[in-house]
Amino acid sequence: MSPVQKTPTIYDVAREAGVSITTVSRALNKPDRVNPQTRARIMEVIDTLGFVPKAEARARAMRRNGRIGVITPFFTAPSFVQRLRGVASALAHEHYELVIYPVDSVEQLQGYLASIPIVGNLDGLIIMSLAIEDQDVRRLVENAMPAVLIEYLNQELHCIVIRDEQGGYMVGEYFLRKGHRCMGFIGDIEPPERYAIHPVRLRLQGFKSVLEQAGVPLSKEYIKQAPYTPEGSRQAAYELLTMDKRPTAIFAASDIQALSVMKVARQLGLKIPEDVALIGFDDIDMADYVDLTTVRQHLDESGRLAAELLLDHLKNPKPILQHITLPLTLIERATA
Amino acid sequence: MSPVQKTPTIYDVAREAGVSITTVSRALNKPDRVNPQTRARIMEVIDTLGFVPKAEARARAMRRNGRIGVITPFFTAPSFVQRLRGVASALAHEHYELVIYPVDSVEQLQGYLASIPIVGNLDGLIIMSLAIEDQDVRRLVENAMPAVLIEYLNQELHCIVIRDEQGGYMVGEYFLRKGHRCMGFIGDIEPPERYAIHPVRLRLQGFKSVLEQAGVPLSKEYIKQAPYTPEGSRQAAYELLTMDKRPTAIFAASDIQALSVMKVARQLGLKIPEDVALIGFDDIDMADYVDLTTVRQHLDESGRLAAELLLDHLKNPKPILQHITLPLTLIERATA
DNA sequence: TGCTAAAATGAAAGTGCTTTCATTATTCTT
DNA sequence: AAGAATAATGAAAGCACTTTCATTTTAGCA
Repeated sequence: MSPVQKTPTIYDVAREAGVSITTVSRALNKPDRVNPQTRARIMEVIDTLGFVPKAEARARAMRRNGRIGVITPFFTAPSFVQRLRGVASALAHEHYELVIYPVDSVEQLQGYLASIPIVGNLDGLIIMSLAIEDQDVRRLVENAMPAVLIEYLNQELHCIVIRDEQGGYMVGEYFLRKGHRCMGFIGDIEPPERYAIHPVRLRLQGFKSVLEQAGVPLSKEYIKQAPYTPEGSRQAAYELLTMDKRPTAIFAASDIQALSVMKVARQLGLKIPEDVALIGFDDIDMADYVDLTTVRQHLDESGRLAAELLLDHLKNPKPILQHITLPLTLIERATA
Repeated sequence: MSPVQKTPTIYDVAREAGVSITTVSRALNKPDRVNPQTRARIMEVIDTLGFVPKAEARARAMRRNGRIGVITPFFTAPSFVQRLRGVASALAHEHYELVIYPVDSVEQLQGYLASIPIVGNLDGLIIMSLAIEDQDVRRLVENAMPAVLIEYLNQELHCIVIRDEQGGYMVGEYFLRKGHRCMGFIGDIEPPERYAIHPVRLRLQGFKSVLEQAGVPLSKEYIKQAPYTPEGSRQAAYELLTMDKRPTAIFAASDIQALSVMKVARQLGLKIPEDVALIGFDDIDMADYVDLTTVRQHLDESGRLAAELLLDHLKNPKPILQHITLPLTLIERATA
C-alpha cells in the first residue's frame, strides 16, 4: 500500500480525484455548484483519505474541551504539585484540559502574560506564587480573561492567600510555650528573581515579632538565608547546627527545607526534637511521612478552590471578586 | 478618522505601531526576540485596537499546534512528577505547551485515546505507566499521532522502559551479600484498575528468584500486598514489622512505600538499618533527604528522553522506532 | 446547424498569520 | 578605532483554504 500519510489536505483530495482544489472546496461548501458525478467522486476520495478541513477540526476541538492554564514557577516542588493536584481534581469532571506553563525567568512570565490572554485560547488562568504587575493584570482584565491568583494579592482579580505573618507568629508562640529561648530561622528570604514573591519574609517577620514581644529577640546570626535548593538548605542548616551556641529550636520556612535540616542533624548526630526542635511550613505530604511538625496551609485546597472559582466565573460571568484567606493550623508531630 | 468596523488584523496593528507585521507576530509569539520598547508599544496598540489573532489562520501558518500532551495516572505521585519535570525541561526551550490529562478510570483513558488523535490539536503524546490496548495503538498510528510510552512496551510505538525484574534481582543480591537470610517485600502487586500496569510484580519476581537461587526462598507471609496509599503501606509495614519472626531486611517496591515503612518502624521503636534494613525503588528526590537506600531508575531522564524522542519525531518524521531501556543503579545510602 | 445561455471547472488572487532569510543597527573585542 | 558578533527588524515566501473571474463544456432552441 501507500506510505503513511500525514493528515491529508485539500490538495491531496484534488489530486486523487483529478480535479482542482477549487472544485473540492466547492463540493464541500456549495455542493449545488458542482456536477453531481464529480461531487460523488470527490466525496469518495474524501472518505477514503479521511480528510477533515483543519479549521473545522480545530473548531470542534475548541468546543468540546475547555482549557484552563496554570502558570507556576518550579512546578515540581512538592508544594506546587499539591496545589496542582487540587486544581486537577476540581477540573477532572468538568471536561477541562489542564495546560501548564512553567516559569523560570521574568521574561518568560511576561511573555506568557502578554500573549496568553490573546493567543492562548484559554478559558481561564490560575497564577501561582508569582508577582504579577499591574499592567499585566490590566491586560488580563481588559481581555476578559478570568484569572485567579494564589499567594499574591491584587484588587482586580480573584485571590487565594494565607496570613504568612500569622504563620510565623504561631511557630514562635509554640516554641516559646515549649520553653525555648534560643531559636533559629532558615528560609529563602531573598528570592533571586524579580518575579518571585516574598511570603517567607513575612513568615520571618511574624516569627521575629513574637520573640521580640517575649523578650528573646532573634539576632542576626540566627537567621539563615538559604536558597530553595537542597544544597543551599543544607549549607544553612549546617551553619546553624554547628554554632557555638546552637539554637534549641529551628523554624524552617518551608517543609522541604526542614527536611534538609533533619538530614544535616542526622549526619551531625543531633537528635530531633531532643537536641533541636524543628517546625516547618506547608504540610506537604512528606511531612507526615517523616513526622515533621509544621504549619499546615491547605495546599490541595488552595488549588481546588482556585479552580472552582474559575469554573464558577466561567459559568456565570458575574464578576463578584473573591479574596479568600485560607486558615493556618499548626500540626503537632514528632519534631517539636 | 474613519469608522473602521472590521475586526482588526495584524496588519492594522503593524500600521498603527509603525512596524512590520513580522514584528507584531514576534512580539506575541517570541517576546524575547523583540526590543522591549517596541514590544510595549505594540502591546499597547493591540490593547486599544482589541486585536485577537484568528486561531484558524494561526494554526494554518504554523503547521503545528505547539502542544504536546501527557497522559498519566495520579500525576501527583512523586515519581510521576519527576518524570513530568523531565518532560517539561525538554519542552521548555522548544516552545511547546504541556497539556496534562490525568487518568483515573479506564473510561477516561479510552476517551482520551479515542478523541485526541481525531481532534488532532496535539502534536504528540506521552503516555506514562499505562497499559494501552492494541486497538488504541492502532488508532494513534493510523492518525499519525506521534506517541511515546513510558513503562510499557508496544511494538508500534516508541517506548522507554526499565528492567524491573533486574531491579528486584539487584536488591536481593545486595541483601544476600550483607548476610540477610530473612527478608520481606512490600508492594502494590495488584493494581485495582485494569488500565494500570504491573511493574511491581516483576520487581518481586526478580527479588524472589535470587533468593531462591541462594537457597533462602521468600515465603508467602513475607510478601505483603499494599495499595499505593499511605494507609495501605503503613498497614502492610506494620504487619511485616510485628511478625513473630521479623524479617531483617525489607524491599519496598517504591520509595514512597519505603517511607511508610520508615515511619512505622520509627513508631515501633525499630532502628533502620540495625533492626531492619530497607531498600526502596525509584530514587525520588525525597529518598536523598531521608537517606534511603534505593534502586535508581532515572525518572527525570525518562521524561526528558520521552519528550526528546517526540520532538525528534516531529522534526523529521522518519519513523525509526526506538525502544530504550534505561539502566538501574543501586544507590547505597543509610538504610541498608 | 448555428448561436446563446447556463453549467462546470480551474487559475490565480486573496485571507491573516508564521517563518526564513537578508539587512541594518548596536554592542563587544582587541 | 576597526572588525566581529549579536540584536532588532522587515520583505517576502509559505500555509490550507475560499472566492473571484475567466474559460471551457454542455444544453437549449430557432
